[in-house]
Amino acid sequence: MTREPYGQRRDDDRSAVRRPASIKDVAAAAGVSPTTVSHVLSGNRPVNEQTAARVRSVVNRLGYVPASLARSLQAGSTSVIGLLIPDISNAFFAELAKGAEDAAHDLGYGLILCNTEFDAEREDRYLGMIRSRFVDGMVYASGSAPSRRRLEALMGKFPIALADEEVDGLERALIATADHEAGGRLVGEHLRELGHRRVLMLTGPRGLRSGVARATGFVRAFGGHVVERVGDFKEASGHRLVAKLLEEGGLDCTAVFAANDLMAFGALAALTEAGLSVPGDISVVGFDDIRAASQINPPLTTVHQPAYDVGRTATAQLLQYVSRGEVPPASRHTLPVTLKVRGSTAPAAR
Amino acid sequence: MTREPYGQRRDDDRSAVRRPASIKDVAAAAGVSPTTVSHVLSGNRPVNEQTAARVRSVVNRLGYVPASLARSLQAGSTSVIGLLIPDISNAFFAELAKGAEDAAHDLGYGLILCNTEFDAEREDRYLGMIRSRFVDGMVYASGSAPSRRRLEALMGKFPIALADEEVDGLERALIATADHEAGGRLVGEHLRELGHRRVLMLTGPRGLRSGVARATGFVRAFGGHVVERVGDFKEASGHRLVAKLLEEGGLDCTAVFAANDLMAFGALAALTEAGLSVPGDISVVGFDDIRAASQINPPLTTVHQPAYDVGRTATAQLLQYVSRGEVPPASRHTLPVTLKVRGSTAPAAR
DNA sequence: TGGGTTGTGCAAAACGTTTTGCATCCCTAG
DNA sequence: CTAGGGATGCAAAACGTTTTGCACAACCCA
Repeated sequence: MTREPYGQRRDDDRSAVRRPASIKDVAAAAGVSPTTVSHVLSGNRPVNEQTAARVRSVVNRLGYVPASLARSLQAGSTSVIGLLIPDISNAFFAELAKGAEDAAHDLGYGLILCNTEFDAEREDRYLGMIRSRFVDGMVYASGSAPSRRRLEALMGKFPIALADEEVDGLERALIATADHEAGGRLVGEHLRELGHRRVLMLTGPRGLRSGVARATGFVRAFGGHVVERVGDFKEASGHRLVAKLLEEGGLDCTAVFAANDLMAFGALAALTEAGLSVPGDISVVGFDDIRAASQINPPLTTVHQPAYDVGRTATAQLLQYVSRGEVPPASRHTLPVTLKVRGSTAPAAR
Repeated sequence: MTREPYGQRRDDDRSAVRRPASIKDVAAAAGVSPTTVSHVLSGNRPVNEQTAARVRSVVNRLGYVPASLARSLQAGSTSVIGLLIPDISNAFFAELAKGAEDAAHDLGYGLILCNTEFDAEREDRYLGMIRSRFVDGMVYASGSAPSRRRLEALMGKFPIALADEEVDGLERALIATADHEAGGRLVGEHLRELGHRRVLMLTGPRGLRSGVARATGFVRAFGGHVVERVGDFKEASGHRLVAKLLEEGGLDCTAVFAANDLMAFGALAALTEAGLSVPGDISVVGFDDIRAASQINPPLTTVHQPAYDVGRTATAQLLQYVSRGEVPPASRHTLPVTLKVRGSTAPAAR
């Protein structure tokens, strides 16, 4: 009494939940070995056309789809990468994510969205995905200081690309970033030329090299007095910081430079709520140039960052590395920024 | 001559690329079996504390992290789901995505971003991820008509939840959606009360049940004459459709109802460029209430949708299903919408 | 003394692929 | 008649886990 070599079931077939067809099931039904099925489907080796046709018909009949998990395990890679960003509802990161997703899709990769809210625990968990090799690589676009340290420890061992961020003292880094320093400089020059001498600078969380670059460029080009307050890139924090200064009567500045457009919006709102006119009494400048910046009233003067390109470039670089196994030389793409002068800036009041 | 039972390398160790440590390497170094290592790490069975300590120390020394792929293969699930949306740079979907990501994170799931641009090929590829079981489930938030048909074929076999979408004739569906029909009705009533009798309705791509619901609700409540044009939910299409009608001199309407805010923005721009005043000459209404809607000039009258909650609810429902293996009864959450009356609507001109 | 229980750890199967080496058959050229 | 070789397809190993059944020792209670 012979037993079928493949596809035998251990329990009988009346089980309620049907296990999806495996390559063994196909092989058994077509009367061939799993090897042959694999070859038919992958084209890796020639198979007799008649046999192949039979296999294909069984594949269709059974609705067989190869389990990508098993395939990935065998191949040693998953064709998925992660994108770590703080806030997908920030239009800047949404645009960046779109660029990343496009680049990933072009090379047949999936993209896992790692939205962290600057939460260290959350960042850690997502960074763990690369250590457990569930993702082939990671595009890192800004996180909190602690995760930054973990990141730097990882960068030597795993494929990681930085989008719109920098890192100190690492030679072999893949970086695509807008020219933040130039952006800061442009704003500094603009405000100086308008006669401003004291500005309030709203920064993002500490520990972000991109933020440092913006501030450096700005301070250097501006030359006047700079009051600094630390926010978190959200609209609410811009509002809160400005409102607080206003209450305390300590806003003796003629301009506000926010680290991103969202905080600029918040600042703008706080100022108008306090009865101040923008740009009549005080000027406001943002950073990013998200869509709403040109639609708000008054239209916001801001630095345009090519968010889509930053995301796309960083991802493309990463994938060139992981997909072809190439180790690129330390590579940095610095994308140009431009100053969009709109209605929220004017010559200094006095 | 004895051979070590575990961890022997086939080629010598001077190979340039170091393979990450596996559970066998740990076992060999600690002088135990892989089984024991697994038990130490998972806590699935008690292990002698002394042995356990030794294993843990080796784990640290080798920097061992379990390969999630192998784990998933064995477990039969990946703890990852997909989110299929047309455009992440649309603030509505970004907000929805954020809700989905939050819900996924809460239950320890990862989220793959499937941004389709309504591109059928792209949708198909992403839908394939569920058939190959790379994702445990899918949250589907609107796609093109062809992918919709594929989706419906899939819904019986795989865990899929609909976010802000509907489906006909399917009992066992997981749905979380805003009340589109009520939204359309609110707009219809609002415009009727303002005395409008002819409105231009800019719809999204055909085949979206949510769009049909909006239109139905609107037409029924409005009662006047409705001119319909089909757009694609992008700002440019709103602009193009209105501009074209304007050129042809065929815009004999006193109001425009756009299927989403982005198209309303486009319409607004086209109207002002043509020298028309909003809402003086013509009123404009949107749908979604994305952040920019209240910031634009004039502030847009629109229907507020709880995008975050829609994403979060749909995802939570799906995960309750896939994570606990529970099969919920057909379940539909309809989330309330509200009309935000702002500055872009006024009584009909004549 | 003998049967049962508890503690401890290992072997082997299973998850579902791809890949490599080999066996068989048949044909052709020398 | 035989050596060589293409065509075809299979067996088995490998990827890295978790889980189940079992073995062995030590202990306890009757």
